[in-house]
Amino acid sequence: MPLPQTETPGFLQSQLMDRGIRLTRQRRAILSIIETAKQHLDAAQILRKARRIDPQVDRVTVYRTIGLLKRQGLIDELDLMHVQGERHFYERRTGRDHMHMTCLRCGKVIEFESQLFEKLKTTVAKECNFSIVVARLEIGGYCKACRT
Amino acid sequence: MPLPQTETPGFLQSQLMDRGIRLTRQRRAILSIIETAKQHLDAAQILRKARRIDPQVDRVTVYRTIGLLKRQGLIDELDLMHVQGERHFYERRTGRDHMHMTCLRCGKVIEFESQLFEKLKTTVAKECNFSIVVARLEIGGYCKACRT
DNA sequence: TATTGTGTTGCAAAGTAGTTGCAACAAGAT
DNA sequence: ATCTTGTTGCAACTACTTTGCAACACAATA
Repeated sequence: MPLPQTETPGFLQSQLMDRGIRLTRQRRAILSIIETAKQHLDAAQILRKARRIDPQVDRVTVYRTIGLLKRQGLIDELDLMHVQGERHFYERRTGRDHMHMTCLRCGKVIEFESQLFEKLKTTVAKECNFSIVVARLEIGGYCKACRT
Repeated sequence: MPLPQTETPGFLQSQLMDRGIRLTRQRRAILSIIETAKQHLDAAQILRKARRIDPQVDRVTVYRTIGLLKRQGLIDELDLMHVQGERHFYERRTGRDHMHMTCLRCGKVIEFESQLFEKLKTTVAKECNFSIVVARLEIGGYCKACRT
C-alpha cells in the first residue's frame, strides 16, 4: 500500500513542525525551493520558483517566510558583496559556518569551510566578551579564471 | 605669516589628487566628514553632516562620491548585520582588515583586529586560488551588557 | 588672468527591494 | 464539524539608491 502524496518532509519543514509553527501550502512550496536550491537564491528567485509549485504564492508571503526562517535561525542571509545589486541571498544554515568568495568579474561564488574560521570566532567571542549569533565572512576578489 | 584657510588636505583628499581625480567644493566637504567620523556613518548621515560645511551638497552627490571612493578602494562598505534597516555604512579603509561585531539588541559596534583574520585570508586565497580585493567579516550577537 | 574642455553637480523622476494594514481565509486543535 | 488563532493576498507605502540631462566649475593651457 503506497503512502499518499506525503512527500518526506524536508529538514526545514520538520524543524518548523517541531517548533509548533503552522505549515501552509505556500510555506511548503517556499521551503522546498530553499531546501533544494543549487545556488544562492534571492527573494525574487524564490518567488518565481515557488510559483511553479503553487502559482498562488505571493511576494509578501515569500518575504514573511524568509523573515520567519531567519528568526528561527534556519537560514542565513548573504549579500555576496552586492556584486549584482543590493538584494539578499539565502541558504539553509548548516552546522559549521563557511565563508563566501564572490568573483567581482564573473559573479561566481565559492564556498569555503575552515577550522581557522571557527577558531577566529571562538577567539573573538572570548576576547571581546561577545556572544555570537551569526557570523558572516564575505570576500570579494577575482577567481582563477578571471585573473587572466 | 599664517597659512590661508587651506586646511591640510586629509588622506582621502590627497589620495584623490594623486590619482588625478578632480576635487570639488562638495567632494571636499564629504571627504572631510568621512575622514573625521567617529562612528560608522550611512549616506543620509554623511549628507546631513556635509551640509553643515556646505549647505549646497546634494543627496545624489553623496551617493556618487561614495561610489567613487568605493571604486578607488579608499572606503569600505558595511552592513552591520542590518540591525538598523537596510542602509550601508562606510569607513575609511585602513591597512589591516578588521571585523565588526554588532549587538543585535543595542546596536553597539565593536571593532576587532586579529592576526588570525589575516592568516585566514592568506589561507583561503591560496587554497581557493582566489585573489582577494575586499574581505568583510561581520558578526551579530549580544554584547556583554545586553546578555543580562 | 582669461579661455577652454571635460568631468561634476543639482534637480526631478524613476527604479529596486522590502514592509505594513487589513479583511478574508485556512491550519490544526478540540 | 467547529472554532481559534495564525497566515495570506492585495494594494499601498517606505526606504534607499540610481539615472538622464542641462547647467556648471575645476584645473590645465594659453
